[in-house]
Amino acid sequence: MVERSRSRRPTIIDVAERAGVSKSTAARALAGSSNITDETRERVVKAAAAVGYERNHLAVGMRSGRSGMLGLVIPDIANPFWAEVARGAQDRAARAGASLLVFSSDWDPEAEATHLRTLRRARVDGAIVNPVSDSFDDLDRFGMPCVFIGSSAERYPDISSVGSDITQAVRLGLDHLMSKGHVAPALILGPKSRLARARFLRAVHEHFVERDLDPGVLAVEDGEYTVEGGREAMRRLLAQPRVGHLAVFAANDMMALGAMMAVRDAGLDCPRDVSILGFDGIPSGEFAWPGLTTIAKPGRDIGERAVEGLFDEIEHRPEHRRIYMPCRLLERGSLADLSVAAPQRIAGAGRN
Amino acid sequence: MVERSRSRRPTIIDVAERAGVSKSTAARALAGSSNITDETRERVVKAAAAVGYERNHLAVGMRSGRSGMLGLVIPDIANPFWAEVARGAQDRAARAGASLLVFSSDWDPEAEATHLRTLRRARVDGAIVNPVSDSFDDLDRFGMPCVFIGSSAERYPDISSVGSDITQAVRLGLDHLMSKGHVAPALILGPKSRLARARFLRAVHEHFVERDLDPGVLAVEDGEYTVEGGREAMRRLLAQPRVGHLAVFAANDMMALGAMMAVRDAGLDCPRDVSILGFDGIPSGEFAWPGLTTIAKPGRDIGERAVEGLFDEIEHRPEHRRIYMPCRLLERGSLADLSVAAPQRIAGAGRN
DNA sequence: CTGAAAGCGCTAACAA
DNA sequence: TTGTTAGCGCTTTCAG
Repeated sequence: MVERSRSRRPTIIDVAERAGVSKSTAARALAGSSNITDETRERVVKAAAAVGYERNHLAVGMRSGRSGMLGLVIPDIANPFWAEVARGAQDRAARAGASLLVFSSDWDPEAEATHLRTLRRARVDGAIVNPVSDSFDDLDRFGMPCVFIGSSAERYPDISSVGSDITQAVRLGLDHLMSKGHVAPALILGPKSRLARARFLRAVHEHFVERDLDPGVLAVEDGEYTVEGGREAMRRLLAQPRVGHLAVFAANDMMALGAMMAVRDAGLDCPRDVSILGFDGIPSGEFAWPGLTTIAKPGRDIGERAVEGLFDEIEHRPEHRRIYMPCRLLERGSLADLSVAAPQRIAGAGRN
Repeated sequence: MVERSRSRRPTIIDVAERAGVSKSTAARALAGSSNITDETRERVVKAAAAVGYERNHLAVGMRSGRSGMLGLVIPDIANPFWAEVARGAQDRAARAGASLLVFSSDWDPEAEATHLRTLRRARVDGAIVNPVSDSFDDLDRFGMPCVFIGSSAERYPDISSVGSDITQAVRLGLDHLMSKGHVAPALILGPKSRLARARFLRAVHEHFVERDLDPGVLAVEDGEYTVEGGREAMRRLLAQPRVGHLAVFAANDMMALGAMMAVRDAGLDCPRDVSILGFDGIPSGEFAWPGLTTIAKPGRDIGERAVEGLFDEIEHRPEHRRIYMPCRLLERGSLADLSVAAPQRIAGAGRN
């Protein structure tokens, strides 16, 4: 059993005294230095265990200039995607013996600034940030090694970043839609101000152009990245005249779920009347009825890689400064298979 | 604009030199001490801004013995309930100028121990923990001010805790079920080893006894606190002979969602054939079809109160050491209303 | 192989 | 009101 004085946490001096050596010897023994008699080392280790010694990382940080802590600033830890990212980051950091200070910015630039200041004062070794604004130039505000998460990072070539491969994701989605016979899906996208929207749209266009199809025919509706945003966008889509089955590719699972609600509101059935493809891979999609078919972002991997990138940054190893993680298809039940039910449709659509 | 030497972060000495005072004067000025000429203070503040000074919290922590950091050890930050708790804790901590080190234990005692050790080494001022095990006696392993979250805390009168008020929650659920004409709901509960299960069951019994009903008639199935656990439990429930409508009260939303799947698997309809009431209030329940009616735990509030309790603990203010947060009903669509459709059922059931 | 001493940045006690 | 000094716990020279 460990003796634990109620009053004070044992320091290395307590260990040294108990082992009958100087504190520098004790430190060396505990650090696993080579210039130590095996016998001395053993005595020190035993003494440390006996007094319940635990190295004070604050003190270590002061001396070494490395606190062993990393910061994470994301929009909202209660959002399932960001929670996944946080989990990945946390696991990777813990594996390296580092700890993670987590903050939510709520997409508020002031909150972000406050949190970054707190991180700097805490002397974290670096920070992983999903920057609130797409259009800041005051990069000074970071003032520490940083890795960005998300598409806004694109504009800052000096800062390394990790994100999902939107191009690949969009292709995956579009190919899957086509394989099911949906050649001209409507798009439900985020607000025009968001860089991610432009990236998504660009990928769609490229994909169409490569196949000699005209992206101009695609219906597009915008909305906030929320359930309500998706619901309204779908409402507008359903109000438009159309023939036959409607397929929708939403830029975000929440919007896709909202779209699904709008379909139900309109007395229609998904996937019979309307097919919906999402993007994110949040767990809620699994329990929706029908299950939401979606392109899943590897949130956990993104978090892990961000931490790895941050370590590279901290150690001045400027390796791969721009990482795009591949997404994968999660097939559930929200897409009708027109290629089986009505093969003539495909041919017809192809001719357009 | 701030001058920022690329090499070294400015210390209080840089500020002092620039202001032409000693470092203690600079410190006093920055701390807002009273024994300072307004003129001096202003000079110091200006100098601090000019060099871009930011107080080193590691150093402050060393001197003061207070690191300004709190630890949070929960089963899984990627679980929506715990993410809510984390969010509440984080917000409350930030409001007090503290930061939060977040760790996930995955219900693994070893991982928990490792994380607690890390927190102790980081010299956090205290920790909020959802203890993995219900049956530990080595309370020493904490070795710092602690607040527990969850029911296992009940066994440790010396440690303050915050949790949801299961008794109130169960009453709320049972009353609601009864108001809809479901007098003898089947129960889907967690593993027998969990203290929370016993608490839940006890509350059900009390409620029944108070109303002169016999709790012995209630069917009970156990399972893991997962979707699959709930699905299997519901499968077993459906295999039992029964007359008329089946109502189920699940101890956890994931299980409730799994139960809903099992109902679908059996070719039955919720809520027409089976009514399901959940417990937790996770967002997925909103998108399920039908929407899951559930008793929502105030995750965010729990996190906030835990931090407040931890501050009390740290400052040796042993106020309210046991806090139970009230839950609320989230009515969605998973409960049939038998009281309207078939009032004779209620009378019949009441006679049993 | 081991010990003594310096210093990371800060604040508080003591002096002036 | 301000300056000087000590020391929080640790690691790392530099001597021995």
